[in-house]
Amino acid sequence: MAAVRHRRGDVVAKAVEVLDTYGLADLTMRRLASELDVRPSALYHHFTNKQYLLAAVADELLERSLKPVEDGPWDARLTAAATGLRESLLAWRDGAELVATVHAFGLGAEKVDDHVAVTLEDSGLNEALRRVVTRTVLHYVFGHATAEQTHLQAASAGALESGDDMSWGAGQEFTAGLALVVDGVRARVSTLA
Amino acid sequence: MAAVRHRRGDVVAKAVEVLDTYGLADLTMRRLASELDVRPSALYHHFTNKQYLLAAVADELLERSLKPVEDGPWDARLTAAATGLRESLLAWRDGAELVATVHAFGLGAEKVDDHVAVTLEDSGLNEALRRVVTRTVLHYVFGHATAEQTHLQAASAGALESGDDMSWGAGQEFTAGLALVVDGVRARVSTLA
DNA sequence: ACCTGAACACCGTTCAAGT
DNA sequence: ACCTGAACACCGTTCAAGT
Repeated sequence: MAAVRHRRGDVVAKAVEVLDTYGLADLTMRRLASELDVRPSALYHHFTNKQYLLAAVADELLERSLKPVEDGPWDARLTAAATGLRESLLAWRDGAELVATVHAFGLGAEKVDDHVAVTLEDSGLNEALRRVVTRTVLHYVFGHATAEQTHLQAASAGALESGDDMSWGAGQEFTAGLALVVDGVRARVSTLA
Repeated sequence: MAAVRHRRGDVVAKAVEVLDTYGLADLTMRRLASELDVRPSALYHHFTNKQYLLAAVADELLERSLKPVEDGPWDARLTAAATGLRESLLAWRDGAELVATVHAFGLGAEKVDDHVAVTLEDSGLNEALRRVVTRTVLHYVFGHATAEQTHLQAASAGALESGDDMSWGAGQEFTAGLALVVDGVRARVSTLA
């Protein structure tokens, strides 16, 4: 049969397409292979296993959608970093779950750490504290976005019980919780002044 | 063959055992069935699908390990609730991931909301804010515990690169990040006085 | 460098039928 | 009430071999 012949980048691009169209559960090696008109085993020429493929997909999503944070005071930048990351994750079907998993596994998505960490550079906090803040914010963003996206998909498929949707809207909920964390950071920064 | 005949509770108990011994990836319907000396299809008499089984397992874990928070000022209680939840999740193999997933899907683990929420009852915060705080703390605990547990299993299996382990220890990291959030809450409570 | 063919060892779920 | 038997439609991964 006509050997289609792809490069690693083609495979990642198609994987992003499959993810965004059909969801993470349908992003299987076999499904991806068939979309590329190739046998499943061919994928193992490009990636040692599925985890590495997913890591590459997560990195690609972030590369495409995560914008650098603009200048300003540290608290505005920290808030913008968290908000921008959330929007970036929500921009892709199952983006939050994918990036959070890859990040937790330590195979990719390392750029999100920097994305948040750089906003604290002129906060006056020491490095250990900056790391704690960075991780706390990341856990919050990942947790909130994953729950939001999971909840949405659970509602769209299957029984969508209204009344369970927060009267606020998830965006305002997110902002309010984030402000809580930023205030906690501010309490530490102000003791340095 | 000798029909073994189990009740729903037996199935859940065995599932907890399989989870804690072999991990979430090995908690399959087929594996569980074989441990119970039963055909896979028999499980569908007790649970409509795997999601519901997992929800029951998550509830069972929490039932067995999550202790109520002792009396005291609201901030000490909030801290204790979060710390107790973290310890409860870490007490079981893949406990954090399982409970977080079930919770996000809304099929179980609802008791964790109350576990945290009750500590805020005499904080003076209004209900909307108490909900924000509760969710923020839950996201933080789930995120931190899942990352910690995933990282541990990634390190135990496969390449364990040292130097990547935080110089603090995960417990102190957790405590420091939690204090951040609690300080953020305190900033709101103090404006009420 | 990239792919096929064929296999291995698995999954979740359904459903008619048995006791 | 609880289980079997048999099937359906899938998984990830390996590996020798082809071009």
